[in-house]
Amino acid sequence: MNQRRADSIASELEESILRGDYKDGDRLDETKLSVEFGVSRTPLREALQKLTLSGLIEHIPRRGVFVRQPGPVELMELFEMMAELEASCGRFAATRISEAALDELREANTVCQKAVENNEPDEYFKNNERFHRIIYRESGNRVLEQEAARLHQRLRPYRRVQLQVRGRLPESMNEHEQIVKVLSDGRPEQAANALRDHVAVQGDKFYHLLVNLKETG
Amino acid sequence: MNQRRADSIASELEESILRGDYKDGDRLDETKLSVEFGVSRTPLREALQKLTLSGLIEHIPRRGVFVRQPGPVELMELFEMMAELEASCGRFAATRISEAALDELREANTVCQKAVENNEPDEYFKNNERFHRIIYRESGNRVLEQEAARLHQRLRPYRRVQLQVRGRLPESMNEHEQIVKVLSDGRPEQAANALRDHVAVQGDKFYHLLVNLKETG
DNA sequence: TGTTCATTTCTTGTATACAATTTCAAAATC
DNA sequence: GATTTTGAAATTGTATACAAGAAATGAACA
Repeated sequence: MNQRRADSIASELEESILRGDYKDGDRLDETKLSVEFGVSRTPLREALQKLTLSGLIEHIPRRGVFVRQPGPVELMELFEMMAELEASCGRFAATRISEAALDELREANTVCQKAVENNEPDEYFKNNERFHRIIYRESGNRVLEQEAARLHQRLRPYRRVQLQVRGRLPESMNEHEQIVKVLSDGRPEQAANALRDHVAVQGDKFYHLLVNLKETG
Repeated sequence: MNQRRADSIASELEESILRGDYKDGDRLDETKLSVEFGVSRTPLREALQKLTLSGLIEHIPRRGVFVRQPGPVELMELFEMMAELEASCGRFAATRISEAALDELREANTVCQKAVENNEPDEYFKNNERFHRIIYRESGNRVLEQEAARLHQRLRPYRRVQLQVRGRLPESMNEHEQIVKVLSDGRPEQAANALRDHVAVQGDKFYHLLVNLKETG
């Protein structure tokens, strides 16, 4: 890992944290990291600041930075907020979405469906993300779009776990199709509700997985 | 302006930008600012980074940082998103709010009402903010609360303008009372709609002011 | 043995020095 | 006269040096 610039350091660290390389409360040593990345402390500190703002680490003055892995409560809150943001995107998209975008959604669903049949989780995951990003975009509100995308990104590792819930994928596909339907019918309230439920279910499934994990592990 | 630390520099600059001291596209000179604040470039750059993350300035590599004052379109988008966030807070608060918090809301409204009668815009403004912050808090979702508060803060200067719209204050007070009512009745959908409309109106009023300003100015 | 205080070490925060890139302007070329 | 080229000045990005504050170690004392 030699001679990366400040920006790429930030995203590399972000990946690393999201991947789970660090535990909650772990301290990130500026000096250590700077030699690991082969840069001085200055650009490294800038990278850490970026991560602070995205909530992945906590900075305590004169003490250092500590990784903040969200606990069950915060995770549920994150999913809950994601559900609300998606609902808002859906509400706007219902009246603003273009025909071309509707076709894009349908195509993403088709690819997803095939991925389910062929048992290709990566392909499914990728096009599932694509599906949701299209809706964010078609909200016609750049600010909302960006915020939704940011949270979407933050929840990515946890969404992934959900793929392992038996029977969830076909169910999820049905929901997607229902979402496209109400969007193409131009019904804001239904679109909002469909998307809210769709994401909320993800949160619930994840929560149950968490609980089971704790009980059995 | 002597010897402030990095954190306070950030908030001071933030205030300054929100106050309108800089125009859209203005470049912020690191060296100049560092002597103004009486610090070296290192902490000043950290301050600028923070502002970048909150969207107030844009950082172009090797070119510098530039102030990003939102234009009419982005402002409408910001208000639109604020309306959605408040609606979400209201939806959750309707089922989660405590009796004590309801009393707090009523009290904030009482003070607001008095402020309207005595023509004290500052007092009105302060307690209006208090009203909304209580609702954020009572959403029972810390993540949502923080995000709402952040956007609320960002829109503060524009909300202020709205005070000058004739007849808006009494109208706004009525809406507040209606909001408390549906919250205390525990009706999520109504609470969401009431809050969404309440904020959306603010956006509309502001937009009309903007248009008038451009036509007459 | 346990507690408190002082000293040392380590880490973060800030200043300064240097390197790399861009911008601006003037000179050269067509 | 317009356009390209080249070089100087200015500005950002990075490294290093220094200052200030926290943690840790150990000695003195109860």
